[in-house]
Amino acid sequence: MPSDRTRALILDAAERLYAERGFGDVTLRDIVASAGVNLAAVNYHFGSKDELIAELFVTRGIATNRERLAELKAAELAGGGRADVKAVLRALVGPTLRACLGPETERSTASRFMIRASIESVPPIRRIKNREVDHLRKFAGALHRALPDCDEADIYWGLHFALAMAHQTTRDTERLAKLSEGKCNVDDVEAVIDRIVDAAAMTLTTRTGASTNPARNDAKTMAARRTEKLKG
Amino acid sequence: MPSDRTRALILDAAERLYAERGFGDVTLRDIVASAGVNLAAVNYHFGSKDELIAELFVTRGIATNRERLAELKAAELAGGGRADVKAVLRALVGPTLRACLGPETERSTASRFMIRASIESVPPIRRIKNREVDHLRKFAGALHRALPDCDEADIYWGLHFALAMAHQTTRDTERLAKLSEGKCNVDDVEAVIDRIVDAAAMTLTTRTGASTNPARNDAKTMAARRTEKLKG
DNA sequence: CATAGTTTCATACAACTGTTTGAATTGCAA
DNA sequence: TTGCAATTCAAACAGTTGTATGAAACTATG
Repeated sequence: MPSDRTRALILDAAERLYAERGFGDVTLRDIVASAGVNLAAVNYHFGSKDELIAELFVTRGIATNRERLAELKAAELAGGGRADVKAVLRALVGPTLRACLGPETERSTASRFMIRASIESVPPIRRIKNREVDHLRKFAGALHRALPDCDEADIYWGLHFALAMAHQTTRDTERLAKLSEGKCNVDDVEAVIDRIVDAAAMTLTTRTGASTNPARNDAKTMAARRTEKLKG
Repeated sequence: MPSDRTRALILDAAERLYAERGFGDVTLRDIVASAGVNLAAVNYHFGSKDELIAELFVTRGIATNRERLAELKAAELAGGGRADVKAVLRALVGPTLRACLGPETERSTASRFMIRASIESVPPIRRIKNREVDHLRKFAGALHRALPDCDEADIYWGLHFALAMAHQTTRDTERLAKLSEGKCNVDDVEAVIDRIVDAAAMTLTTRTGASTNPARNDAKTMAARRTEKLKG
């Protein structure tokens, strides 16, 4: 009967430190010091540093995915089996944004850890990450049901853009705040979610012909083209 | 008269290795081996590893910014002193996307290095990065001139989203390709640029009331809210 | 050629990394 | 209690890191 106390202490400390400082700057000695356990405990309980990181990533990843899927299911239920575009996108980006933005005190360490994990591509995580696409495919399916006439590639692009905006917003709040001198309020999380959902939904619902290159031969673009040639 | 040859060899090798593998995985010994110079040369020519990275980042950053500004200037010239929204956005995201995507052989090491630098936040770079906002402010200004009636915060959000989509697209081509099973073609760079520019322009030009939270109390959202409460 | 300054080089250094070891301690069943 | 396994611990290990040293090689000037 293994006593999981030390194990849990290590997991908690590791998650917190990684979330705060990133993988590159945190050593096993930092973790065990913060957890108040012996250095050898990590290798005893997890085998190696990489296995510790992997366990952390798997556990927290499953939790995040469950949240997103629950929100998707709820939206589909409320819509009689079919959720509309914005509801799907909201289920996709909402949980992470809510956990990473908002009042400092309420931010979940788990989500900030996941953001770190998706930024810094450390080997043990890279190996696991491939499963993510299976999870995203469910949202692609839901979007396809909401937009039966939409081109499949456009749906993936919309998904990609939604994640891109959400991701960048969680990890680069600072630049946006500095650039806008505080005019962009990131504390109203639901408003931020609305912005991102609306923007992504627009790329999906508005026919602009972007996928077939419409307005790329106007004067301005050609001028830009010429400029671009110069640098080569 | 200092011979800059060794210096240049080091810079080139470092840029290439950092672009390929990231900062965490590249040691000074990797760099000097790849450059074919002695280990001590780095400290002799640059003082320290951090100063080498900083020099690389400053040099390449200036180059990228110059490209973007040239494209912006050209667009403004062609528009009689005022570039339209899409032209501004294209000047912002075009250079980086063209350099990072497209045929493997043409991708510039410099741009991939800059992407790395913006992903992995290593101390010497973090210190310099603040200057970036001054550069972005010029594009915010151009957008403001193109959209005099647009809310200032909306402009910053649009800029933020454009950079987010461009950034994520350059660094996570793999997931998009895997998710879409090749249906999203990233090789047609200009088409990708169009997509991103169109999407970002839409958030700027389409009045949706997103900034004031319109449709957040419909049935679906409330259901999602309930779900979200459960996790707490 | 000689000499002074610059640049290269092999080598050593100290600090830090993840991991291992073997003894000490603990918890619990017989 | 005794005995045994699970767990903790201090210490050491082997490897890697960035940096420093002092001698050697080079370059150009007088």
